[in-house]
Amino acid sequence: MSYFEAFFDYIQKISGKLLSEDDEHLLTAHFKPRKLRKRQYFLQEGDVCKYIGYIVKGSAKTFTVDEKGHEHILKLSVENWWLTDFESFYRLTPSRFNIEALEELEVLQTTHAEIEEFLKHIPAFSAMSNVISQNNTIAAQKRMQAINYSAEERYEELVSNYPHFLQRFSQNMIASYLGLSSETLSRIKKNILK
Amino acid sequence: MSYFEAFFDYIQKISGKLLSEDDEHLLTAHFKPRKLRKRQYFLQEGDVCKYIGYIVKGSAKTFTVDEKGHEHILKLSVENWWLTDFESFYRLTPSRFNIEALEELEVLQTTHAEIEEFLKHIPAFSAMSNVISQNNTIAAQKRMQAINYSAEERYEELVSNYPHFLQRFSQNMIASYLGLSSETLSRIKKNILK
DNA sequence: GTATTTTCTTGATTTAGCTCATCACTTTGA
DNA sequence: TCAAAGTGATGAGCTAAATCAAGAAAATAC
Repeated sequence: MSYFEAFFDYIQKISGKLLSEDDEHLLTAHFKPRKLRKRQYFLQEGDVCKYIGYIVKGSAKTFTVDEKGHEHILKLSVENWWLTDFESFYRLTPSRFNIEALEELEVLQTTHAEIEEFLKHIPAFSAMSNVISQNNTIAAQKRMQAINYSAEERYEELVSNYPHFLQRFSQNMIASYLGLSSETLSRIKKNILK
Repeated sequence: MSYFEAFFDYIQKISGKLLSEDDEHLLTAHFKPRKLRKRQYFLQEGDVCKYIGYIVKGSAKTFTVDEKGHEHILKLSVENWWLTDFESFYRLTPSRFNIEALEELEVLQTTHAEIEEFLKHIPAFSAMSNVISQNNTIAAQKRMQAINYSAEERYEELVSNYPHFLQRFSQNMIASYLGLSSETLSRIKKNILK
């Protein structure tokens, strides 16, 4: 299946609506395939995030670097997710985040202006956007609860929500994503096995 | 100004679009004013959150209670904010949250089915919904970073983002919202004054 | 207007999770 | 191919924040 076929399927599945031939042509004309090698940046801190990418293949991390030079991962993204810093993308402000490919990464990307067009002219696209917004809002509400969770609870939450992350990402990445030191995560796993 | 005038202003301001007379009639017909006294519940854990409310006056807390009986505040809501558990509201699942009035609370409330109608028929409403989704996504992205913040950093973040919260809510509420014990918050404030 | 509940402060103690350090094991790359 | 980098485990010690306890101050209720 080509890049676009999978993308079209995704839109139709999420939105519950069909894409017309015209819709598909419009999307094909304005979403550009882009490949990044492992460790290449999709976005660098300080830049405005001009693009939003639909991940066809591969994975990426969104992270900040603190004064001590430590990395903090905010988001781990895989196939069929959207890749961007929403704040920078919507508001055209310089981003505080970095987005880096963790594996060979293939995305279909476009700009904010074009997204606005799709929303106006493609009903399935706009329905998809609403569904994703809902999902985002719900996910945010959930992750917010993590503030009060212990290290172990955060890990178990991850195991039940995103079990495939464990196969896909190194323990260091997972620890950073959970806001834990990698030593602590190592001990937690040992503890759970007992 | 009546309940509804302020509400209409809000919609027009956020969406950047005008409401027609018909729009206003539709909204007036389907948003019901509701008053809650201090400590009354807008939503109780285990119930499906049937309503979404626009806060005209007053404030509320959204919280969970853990096994030890401790309260954890997830959200503090004031005038011109929307009050609901989005997960329960959108998905019609029993809520894990409680929402309780902290002051005499006046809302304009409606149901999911009616919101769908407004989204379909009132362009300003649907534009507003998109803007709010964007804001939500951005706010969630920001609050997510708090995982790696120290107690003091979380507090300072709050001071700069929501300074009015400090006047409005007790220190206990603020502490719970930040995921800190109230003793810790007390010490932090003392520390900062020096 | 006084009793009662709630809020805030401060001290002493405990603890979860971080930091630092070391070692073994695996993967990557020139 | 073998050096370098990355990954994961484990121990020792440290520290930020929680818990427990008690009293002062403020707000609320009768």
